[in-house]
Amino acid sequence: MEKGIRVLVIDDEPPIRRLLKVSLSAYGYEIDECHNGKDGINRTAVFKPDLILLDLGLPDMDGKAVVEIIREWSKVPIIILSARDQENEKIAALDAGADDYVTKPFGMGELLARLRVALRHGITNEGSSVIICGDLAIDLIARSVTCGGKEIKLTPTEYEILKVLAQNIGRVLTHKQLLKSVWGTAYHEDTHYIRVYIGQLRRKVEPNPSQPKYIITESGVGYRLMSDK
Amino acid sequence: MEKGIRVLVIDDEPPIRRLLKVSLSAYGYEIDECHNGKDGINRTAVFKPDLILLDLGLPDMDGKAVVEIIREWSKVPIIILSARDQENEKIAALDAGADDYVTKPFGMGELLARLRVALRHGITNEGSSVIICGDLAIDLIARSVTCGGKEIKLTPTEYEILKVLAQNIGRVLTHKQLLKSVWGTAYHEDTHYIRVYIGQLRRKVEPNPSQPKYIITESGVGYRLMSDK
DNA sequence: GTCTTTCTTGACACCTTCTTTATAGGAAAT
DNA sequence: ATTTCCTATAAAGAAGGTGTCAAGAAAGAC
Repeated sequence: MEKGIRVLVIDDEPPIRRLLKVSLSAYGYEIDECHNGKDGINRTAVFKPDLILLDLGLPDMDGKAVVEIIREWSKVPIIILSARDQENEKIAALDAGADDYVTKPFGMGELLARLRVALRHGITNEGSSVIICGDLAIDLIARSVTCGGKEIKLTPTEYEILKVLAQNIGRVLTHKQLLKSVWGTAYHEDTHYIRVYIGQLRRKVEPNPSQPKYIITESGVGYRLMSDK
Repeated sequence: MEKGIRVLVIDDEPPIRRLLKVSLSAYGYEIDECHNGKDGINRTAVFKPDLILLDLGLPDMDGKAVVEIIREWSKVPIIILSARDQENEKIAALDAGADDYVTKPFGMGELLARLRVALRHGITNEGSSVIICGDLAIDLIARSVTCGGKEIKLTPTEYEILKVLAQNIGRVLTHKQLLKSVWGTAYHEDTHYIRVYIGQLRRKVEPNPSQPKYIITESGVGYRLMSDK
């Protein structure tokens, strides 16, 4: 069935992890595991899963906090697994940005169905392969960028930044979102990277780099690729 | 809170319909009702709801079939309400295209939270959630503000204020509410901040800043964004 | 190993935004 | 008319964010 879909399991109880690993693997999902919230957040940035199964009862931090931190930069679907059935817990987790809340003990069939629902939502967010923006054309499959038909050579990092901007064309991306989606690791709180690379990108892509028309600065927030209507 | 969001309730039991109508209306949702599947499908096409609450135990047709038929042409979020708790029912409904499955009896708080989750998905899939106010358009996802189609550049604080006003369009926001939602903890008892920023906003947004038509002063209380209806 | 490309880091000038102070206007009450 | 309270606008210094250059480190190609 589904193949190569990456699921990150964040749970401190080994038996649950084993159960999920066995069951999900049998359906062709690729599984990664974490035992606590901090690791889970880091793995989310590095492993870039298509979906997260998150236990609320983690040893090191509140599950709701985990959701909130991940939501600062990622829209990956998050399904909460929890033994707690209190309504206010559910409301808090869902409003923090979780996509579903399943109470333990759960039927594996239902969990799989809810997983498919969550993945369905994720898929519809993906756009087409070539993104046009004025004279710029970014081909995500060919991994090529052209400006007025002429090929532009970009380094891996430059391309990665432009790709994320293009996938969110017209929308502001915060520094955090850019850092996480390009460098992955949670260590960098430093927005200096971005400034350097945005500068390089502009020199390659903009007709007049000192007055950018494509890559726009939103001071104090982030950057965005202009959509030309 | 939320405003003008249209919810279609498809359920044959009058007490449940009444409960939902009262509860959801209290939260500002606009409700439409149907007693059976066939009407429900027709109303979906005509009323164009932002979300559907669908009971599985309808007299005229199977709930799963209703979902499948609606899914042939619409992506509107569908939340199933059902007294039946069998796993295979849930799996069938979710795989047919439903977005969530809530078992009766349900907590109204949880239902509202799941409703917000479903609406969140709807919004992000459409690509924008724009609040319109006369010539003004505030796009909360793109984080952009346009006036008569022209982009307006706002600083983070200015945008934050306009966002809160827009999210409560038509309603008066007190100085305290504004201070708290923009500067966080109400350490500042000083309403002077707001005056300065409202002034700047008006200069950027109003055709005639000295006689504002969008951002209205409610002397002694606060400010509000005019809703033009 | 050497060469080349790319990544990381620091320094510094410059620009935007925030905060604060100052001043004036208007409406209601006395 | 005067006082008082609330509001509107300008402007300037402080704080913090941004653009650029450049040099050394790391990684990859040959």
